[in-house]
Amino acid sequence: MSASRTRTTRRDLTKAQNRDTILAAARSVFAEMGFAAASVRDIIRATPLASGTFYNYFKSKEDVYQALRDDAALAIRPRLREARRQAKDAREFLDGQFRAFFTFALANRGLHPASETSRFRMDTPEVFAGFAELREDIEAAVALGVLPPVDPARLTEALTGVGFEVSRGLESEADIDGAAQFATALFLGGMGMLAKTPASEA
Amino acid sequence: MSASRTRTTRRDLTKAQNRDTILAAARSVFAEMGFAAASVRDIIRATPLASGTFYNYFKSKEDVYQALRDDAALAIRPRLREARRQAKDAREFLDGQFRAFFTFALANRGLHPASETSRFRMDTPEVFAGFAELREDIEAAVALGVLPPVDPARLTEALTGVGFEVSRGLESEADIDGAAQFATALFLGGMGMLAKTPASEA
Amino acid sequence: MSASRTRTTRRDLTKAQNRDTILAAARSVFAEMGFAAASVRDIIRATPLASGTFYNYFKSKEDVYQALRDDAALAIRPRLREARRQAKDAREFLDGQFRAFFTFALANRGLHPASETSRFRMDTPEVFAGFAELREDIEAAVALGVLPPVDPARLTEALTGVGFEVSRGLESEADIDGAAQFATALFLGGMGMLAKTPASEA
Amino acid sequence: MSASRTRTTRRDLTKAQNRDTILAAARSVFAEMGFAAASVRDIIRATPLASGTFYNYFKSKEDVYQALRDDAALAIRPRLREARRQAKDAREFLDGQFRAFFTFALANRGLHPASETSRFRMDTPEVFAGFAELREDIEAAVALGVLPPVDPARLTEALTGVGFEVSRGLESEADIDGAAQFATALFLGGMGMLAKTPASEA
DNA sequence: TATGAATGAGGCTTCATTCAT
DNA sequence: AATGAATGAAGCCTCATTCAT
Repeated sequence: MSASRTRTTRRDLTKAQNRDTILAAARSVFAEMGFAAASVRDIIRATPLASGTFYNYFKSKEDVYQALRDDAALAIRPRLREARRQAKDAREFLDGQFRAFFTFALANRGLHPASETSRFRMDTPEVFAGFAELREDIEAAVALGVLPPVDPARLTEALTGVGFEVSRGLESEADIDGAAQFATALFLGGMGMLAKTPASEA
Repeated sequence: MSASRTRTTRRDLTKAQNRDTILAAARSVFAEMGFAAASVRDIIRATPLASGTFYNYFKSKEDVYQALRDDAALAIRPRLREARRQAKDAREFLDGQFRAFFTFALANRGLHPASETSRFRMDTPEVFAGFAELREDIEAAVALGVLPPVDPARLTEALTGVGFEVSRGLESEADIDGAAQFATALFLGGMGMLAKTPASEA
Repeated sequence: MSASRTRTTRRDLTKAQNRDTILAAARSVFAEMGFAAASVRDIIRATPLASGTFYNYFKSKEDVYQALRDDAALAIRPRLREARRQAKDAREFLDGQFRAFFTFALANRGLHPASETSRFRMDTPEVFAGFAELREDIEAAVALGVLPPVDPARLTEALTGVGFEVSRGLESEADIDGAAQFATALFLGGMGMLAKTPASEA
Repeated sequence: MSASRTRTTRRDLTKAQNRDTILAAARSVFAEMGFAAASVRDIIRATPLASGTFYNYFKSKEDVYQALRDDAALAIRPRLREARRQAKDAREFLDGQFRAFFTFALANRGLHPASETSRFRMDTPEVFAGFAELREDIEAAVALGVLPPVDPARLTEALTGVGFEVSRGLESEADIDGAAQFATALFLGGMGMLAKTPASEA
């Protein structure tokens, strides 16, 4: 039967390849129609695989999405960490973070459709750990005097918010420089001001 | 029909009342199970109305959600506008904006379940217009010298990002003061720094 | 569209009619392929109704089956009860029960396929209540002296077992008489013997 | 391959062992979730074997079930036969049959979950042959005068029905005695009565 | 023979939506 | 305008089974 030949072709894909195939399909489906509108079916259809195969690798749409986010979080974290490690002063700290984040965000456009970019986020342990890590490093930097004394929780929120929102406006790699400088200057000046007007005085 | 008498009770609800009934139900359903998981059925079930009635007022789940967002955008915009109008300097401008936004955000908690708060946003013309309005006012404020010369698009993004992200961390009204002061100081100092290192130099 | 005309036809069926349509289809599907092999799909397919309509009336295959059994139990119980009420002695009691049961069983052939007849039973509260009722009446009959003193629980089991198993061999109404006489004589003589050799002597 | 060594462990199981492994797993799965709800997957999962291996031994769930029933039928038949052979009169005949059957039934509890015990039966050639054998022996016993002249087909049905139904009520070995005496007395007396009122008179 | 990933049919169920009343 | 039963597409997922290794 002709079917047997086709089947063979698919079998040739290794397990890891199939998982990647699904992840890639999911990424593009989410990008095209958004997470909420996408269905497992849509993802499978964007794949040469059979419907049942999806369930050999993921439990649900949420599960693939999580894997995608975790992959992203796993990929960006070392870069952010590295940037923080090399920073010798506040400017380098901030500039390194934003530059790394913007570069990554631009490269990973497509996890969300334009209308939804960064408007939907699913926090997974990995993503959450990424934020926690940033916050801890901020605390350490404040303790070391690399950063002026500011509330680490709020600063993390502010950095995150600016990072995500400004990254949405990026159009090409050429924009990264300006965006990083903008955000860096904003926080550099901002932290200076915050250091002078501690919450306790308010 | 003997049933007509019972039905009268429901008929008593005016058109506007039915619309509000559905909106309220949708708000609470979205809050309880999240936008993605919620269905039109769920919304109807949270209502004394019949399924068909839903379609007299809204076209789909997205449609109600949009109406909800627009109502919110419509409600917050005058407050933000008013705060901007009364501002005599940059500090008042910023503090007014953040205070108004945080107050509103806290009061409108519940459009999303805790796990999803502000993680999903659907931009509607109304919401979009709100951002545009803010940006225009920033441009005007820069022109008038109320704000230092900064890129209005980026500043809008940064304000939005900080506004949304910090608002997520608010737990009670008591937090609003500190959060507003933090954000205000951040941007006050930040803009000062930005004014000294204009994008053109980069 | 031609579709609208067809739809109208289906709408004409009243709620009760649809329920009955489904029950009838389920009965014949279970009869043809057995409960285990039958699927909700099979039942729907044996119907002019849409798949979703099934779920307006029943929750699952088990649910329809239960309804079928309950209908049967509900239908047979009054007849058995009536037969017990009219019995003036043990022979009438037994003969009445078996005759009513065999008549009913023959008429309700088809709830199971031949290969499975009476080999699969799903006890529902109704069915269970039917057995309990029989047992209580046996206790009462023993107390009144209509039946000799025998263990009511075991007698109920034995009657049930003989009733079901013998009913499986019935081929036509003409067999009912002989089967009822056989079973009646068996228990009449059996109870006489049991009365003489109570369990306590064993 | 490095995997081959691990595999060896499984390979050590002989063909017969694998078959038994599957049968045992099937027995416990059927007991836990019932025949209808159980799937081949469930059976495999209760095994250290791979899914494909199942098909080296059985064709389907029905097939294993049949094997289980046949094993049971094969196991019980010699005991029933032996009991019949040793019987010198009707009482011994009946008592031997019931005692053997109840003992076996109690020991083999677990082919079905409590809620389904003996409520589902699948007749296989082996099981069927068992009934036929009983009937033939009854005919022979009637011919020899060991049993009074009764319709062998009906008597077989009645014995079977009482056997199965009463066995369902057994809770421990201690119950076997009483149950066997009850059933024996029932049929002893019953056959006496039947002998006096032959079907021909009816 | 044993393995277990891949397959895709098909089961179950919910859903948005229609439309006769 | 309101109702709610009917619809059937379509979602989710499991299953039996195959077959390359």
